[in-house]
Amino acid sequence: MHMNRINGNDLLTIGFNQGKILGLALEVLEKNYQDTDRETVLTIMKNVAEKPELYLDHEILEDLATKIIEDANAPKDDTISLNETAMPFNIYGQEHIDEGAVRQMDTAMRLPVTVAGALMPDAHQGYGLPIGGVLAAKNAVIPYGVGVDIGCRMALSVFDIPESHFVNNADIYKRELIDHTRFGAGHGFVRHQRAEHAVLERNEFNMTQFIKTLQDKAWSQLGTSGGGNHFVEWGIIEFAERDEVLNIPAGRYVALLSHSGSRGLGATIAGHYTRLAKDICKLPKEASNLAYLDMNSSEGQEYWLAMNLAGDYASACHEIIHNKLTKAIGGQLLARVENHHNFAWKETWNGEDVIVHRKGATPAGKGVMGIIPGSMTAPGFLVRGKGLEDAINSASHGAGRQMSRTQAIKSISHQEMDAILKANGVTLIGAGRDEAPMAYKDINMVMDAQKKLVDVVAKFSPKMVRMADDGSKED
DNA sequence: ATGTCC
Repeated sequence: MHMNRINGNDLLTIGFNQGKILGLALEVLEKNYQDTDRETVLTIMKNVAEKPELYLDHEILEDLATKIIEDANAPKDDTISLNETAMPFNIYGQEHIDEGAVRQMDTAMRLPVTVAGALMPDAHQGYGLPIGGVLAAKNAVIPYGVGVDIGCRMALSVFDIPESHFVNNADIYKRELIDHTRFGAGHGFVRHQRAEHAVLERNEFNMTQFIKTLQDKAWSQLGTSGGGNHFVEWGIIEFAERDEVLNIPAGRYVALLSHSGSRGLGATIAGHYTRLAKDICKLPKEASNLAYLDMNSSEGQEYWLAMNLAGDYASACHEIIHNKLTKAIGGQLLARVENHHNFAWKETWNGEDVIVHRKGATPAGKGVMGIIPGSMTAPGFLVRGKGLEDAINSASHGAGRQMSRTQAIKSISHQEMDAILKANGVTLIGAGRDEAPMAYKDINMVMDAQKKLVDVVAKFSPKMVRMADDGSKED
């Protein structure tokens, strides 16, 4: 479509600055220069950026040149200052957390809108707010405080099926798992295989032209899982004692556990509103990824609706996966539990109405159930929150990585990977060594570090795991 | 985590 193939990065290289001007320049390119060759266009755009006064009568570039001059003469003191000292925050399991994550949290605690913060024991560095970071803000929402995969969540189905049924019919469980799940970045269902769900009819899709354009892809990706650390797995869940709330007697049951988010829909929404927030809310460089939107502004309200749409879409994806597989194995459902761990909520903290951002953190209000996975061989836990205000009613969202993906691929051999799967009786479909159990922290240590935050209700042991195929080119 | 446009 774009003959000249010039993108925002090219414009940044030849002297354009991030912001509205860049957007306008890209629009001009799209409308007027699609068929002009790349070098010519780059030369023209470079000249406009350097000497806009020469283009004030140019039939195509007049408007862009005017805006560049206006922008250059606009007062430049619109940067919002951070507070000099960071507000204190609690860290759970500090011995497991890298310095970078603490430093990022410290920066977040200096935002003028910050009310409270906490760091969970699986925390590590991310964009803006660290993964495992919880931040309560006053009347503001931070797109990168939610993260790229809006509404990424866990869902668990417990079946009235004994362990022996799984052991004796493993081939059927495997076939159905492969048949009903889809993995990989960009992947979706072909038209006749597409799922239906009421979330596709939601009015929010008509809210703006931008969101409308995402609707068809959202349909094709409905019920898919994506890539990275996302999975769908069969396992055995063990209730050491009867759970009165779920009404499940002590015992071992077949269960289905899934981890995924809002796919391309959420990622595109996250990118769009982060850019918008950065345009509106100019923060010092070390905090620029924490740009926030006022909840009373139209942009803030728009993000809030779009974020909730992506969250409900992520939930619908899990619902479709679980419904298909429940039907496929003819299971009777005893309980289904699910929770977002990349999201923002309107909550009360210390008597104050706040926006709580959990970026890789499990909601753990008093009595609230959640799921904290371990790794493809280590157990995950069904938990019940204790509602600790110091932790902003939160807990970790997993074990957390102890190796980067590249480090894991370099240091873990195929033999080691096979051995640990075999030792744990786990069948793996897909995945690379970057998702190997050794790349993750010891989940038991992480659970120990958050004993004040959650009670364990049941222990889930993975038995058959499906993840995206290995994307690495390494041997 | 996403997927060929900041």
